[in-house]
Amino acid sequence: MKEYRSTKEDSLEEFVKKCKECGLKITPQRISIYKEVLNSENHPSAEIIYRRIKRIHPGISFDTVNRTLLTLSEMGLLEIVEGSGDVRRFDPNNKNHHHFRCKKCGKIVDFYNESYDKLEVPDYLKKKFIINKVRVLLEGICDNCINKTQD
Amino acid sequence: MKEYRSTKEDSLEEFVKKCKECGLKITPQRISIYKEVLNSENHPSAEIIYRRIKRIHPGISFDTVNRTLLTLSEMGLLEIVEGSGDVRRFDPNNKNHHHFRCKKCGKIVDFYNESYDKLEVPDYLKKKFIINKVRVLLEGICDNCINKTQD
DNA sequence: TCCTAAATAAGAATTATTACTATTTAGGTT
DNA sequence: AACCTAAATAGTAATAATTCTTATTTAGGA
Repeated sequence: MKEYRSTKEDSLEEFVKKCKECGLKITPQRISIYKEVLNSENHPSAEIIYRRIKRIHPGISFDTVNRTLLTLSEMGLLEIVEGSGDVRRFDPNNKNHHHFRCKKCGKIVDFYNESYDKLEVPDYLKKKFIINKVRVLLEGICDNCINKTQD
Repeated sequence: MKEYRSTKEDSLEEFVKKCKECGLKITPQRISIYKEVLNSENHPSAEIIYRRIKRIHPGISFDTVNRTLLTLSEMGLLEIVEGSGDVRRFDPNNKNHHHFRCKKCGKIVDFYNESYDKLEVPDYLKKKFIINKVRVLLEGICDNCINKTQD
């Protein structure tokens, strides 16, 4: 079986398809933003993406970037990271994964764990709510911050 | 075994003790804020707490409320809810629990699940990071929003 | 090619959060 | 009980983040 969204080409195809499904127009800005965020390793904020996109579209407005990112997340093409009241950050990782979050520096680290992936949702919750996502969130102090504290 | 922080009286005692441990002064404002947030059912923002506290301390500033809430969370007496780039919200629930979050309205619902409580953290993460908290985060649409959509 | 609703740019407005500073106060000391 | 001092607070001001407004442009269907 072909892996879901395995290459950038597949990715773009899928994007175009998804836009049409949703009745959204395919604009150069959207394509650039989509590609940029999908290639981001660490969970970028709208501001970060904005600065990168400006190199391609110098006249683009922050609002367009931000709005597009929100649109993409509504389309299910990326997710909003569960933060803690800091700036909103986006998660382009479409593989099933989980998060570690550093309390000190706010860094979010993706990790993979099969047993976490298999977690069952309690029946009474399934009945009451529509559940789209199950994610384990670890919180603590990252390696960098541990070392810093020792100084 | 006596349950940890089971009553309001215990709670206040513990608060005073904890403040002293941390070298923090016990002020009427702090006590009020602490009590207020601990009695909050649904995860309040600083703004919400501020409005409630004003009924007791009409002259209190927002900054004091916000700063105090952040202090309390640093002391480990409450937690910051993992949101999605919206306003910072606080979680006074000190029992081991997990969260469901509604994508539409942003509501956070606490729930309890023993098997989730027992989740093991992978060794390689334990070695690299200090892990303080393991929480399962479910995401989807809540009952209210499901009904609204049907209109 | 034309048309129209959707999308964008630009900047204003709003909202959330943090910083600054003069004043007050908790709590230790005498 | 009065005094002292560092910490905490009130009252803004400043900053940062996010959303809104409006005139203009454009994607994509007719």
